Amino acid sequence: MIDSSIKEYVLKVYPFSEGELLTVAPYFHKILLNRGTDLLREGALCNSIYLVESGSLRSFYNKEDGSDVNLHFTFEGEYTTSFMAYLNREPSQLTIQAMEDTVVWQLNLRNYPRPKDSNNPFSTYIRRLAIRLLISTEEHYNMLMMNNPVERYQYILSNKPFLLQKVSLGHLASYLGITRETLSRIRNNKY
Amino acid sequence: MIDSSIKEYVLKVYPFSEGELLTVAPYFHKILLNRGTDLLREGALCNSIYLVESGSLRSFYNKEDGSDVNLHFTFEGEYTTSFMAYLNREPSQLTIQAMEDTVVWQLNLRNYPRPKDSNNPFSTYIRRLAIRLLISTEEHYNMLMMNNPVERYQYILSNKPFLLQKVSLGHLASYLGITRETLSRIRNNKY
DNA sequence: GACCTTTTTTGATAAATATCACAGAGTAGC
DNA sequence: GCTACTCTGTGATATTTATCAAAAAAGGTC
Repeated sequence: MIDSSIKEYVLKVYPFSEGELLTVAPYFHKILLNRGTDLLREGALCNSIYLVESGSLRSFYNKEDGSDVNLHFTFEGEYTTSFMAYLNREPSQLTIQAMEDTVVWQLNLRNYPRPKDSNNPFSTYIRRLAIRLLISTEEHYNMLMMNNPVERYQYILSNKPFLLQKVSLGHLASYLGITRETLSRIRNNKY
Repeated sequence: MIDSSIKEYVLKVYPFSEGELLTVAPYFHKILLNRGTDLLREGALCNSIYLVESGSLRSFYNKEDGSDVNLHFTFEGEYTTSFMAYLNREPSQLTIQAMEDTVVWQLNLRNYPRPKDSNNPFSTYIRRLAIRLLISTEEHYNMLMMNNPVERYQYILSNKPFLLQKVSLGHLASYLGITRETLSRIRNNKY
């Protein structure tokens, strides 16, 4: 069953009819996560896309020195997965973790037989999701490549100001490819 | 007509039958490029994927200070495009340019009616290509994020040594997110 | 082979950012 | 409201890498 709580987020990606929604419902499973719980762990296989109903997730790589690098944050109404791990069917390099108590819907893509005609609504929905996720990662990386730390912070201010409210400075720093200290100084106009 | 020169590269991605190859042939157009010619220019729309028969291409972003940043190199038997520009149907941020005299095959994806059933061989071929391209960009960016300049050079030595033969130090440097001078010093063990 | 152009190397210096150490704020639990 | 814990801010310093300038090497052309 697709809750009214997430219906809006599903329809925003693909305008399913009421009848189609019923067909698609079995693909969705609700998961409750406590703060700090891993939804996908580095090294695990990834067969799902996740939709956040409430709360928030972060996706990060572990570096050899023990620190982690945030690649992506996912909030209410947004989707995430490790697309590389999913497509290559190889262990995920990414960990996806709840930043607070979070409700997610899992779209388990391999438990169900793939429809023959991939122009059906569900397949198109999944393809659109995949495209959104891949493009947003690529845009983020492009932004990092094209800008210095101060410009990256200004980019967040202009384009994703909600991140400043929702994410700790430490998490935001690695997302921007800099240290906590540097971001703190940028934020307080020390540069 | 699909030349025997590229047939191998097409079949490597999808095992078309001889009959299917005939169906698919009209999607391919041969283009000859002189060294330095732009195949796709920043600001242009992008409706194609390109397959290199011989020669080589580089894909780069122009930075505001006039320098450019190489994102990708494409050699014989490989494919490239600006996937973001193609999917979003927006002007390309990327320029794709011939590094030497180059023969490419253009797969113009919008000049032909989309088959209804996207599980047909050609659609699957295109989807597989898209996935390859997106993943290779993501892997490259991940590599840059996870490694310092010396490690990035060692990564190339271990994983893409042919780049050292085929690409100038200057082009390789921006691909690795560093300056020519730094790459030269790394290569000569000054770090 | 001489000449011109481009690429690579090297040294000196400057700039940016990280690292380290610690103080101060904020927050959660009791 | 106190305590412990985590997060943020600041200064001092170190490190990394860029920048600038110029020489050396390599490649192309006639």
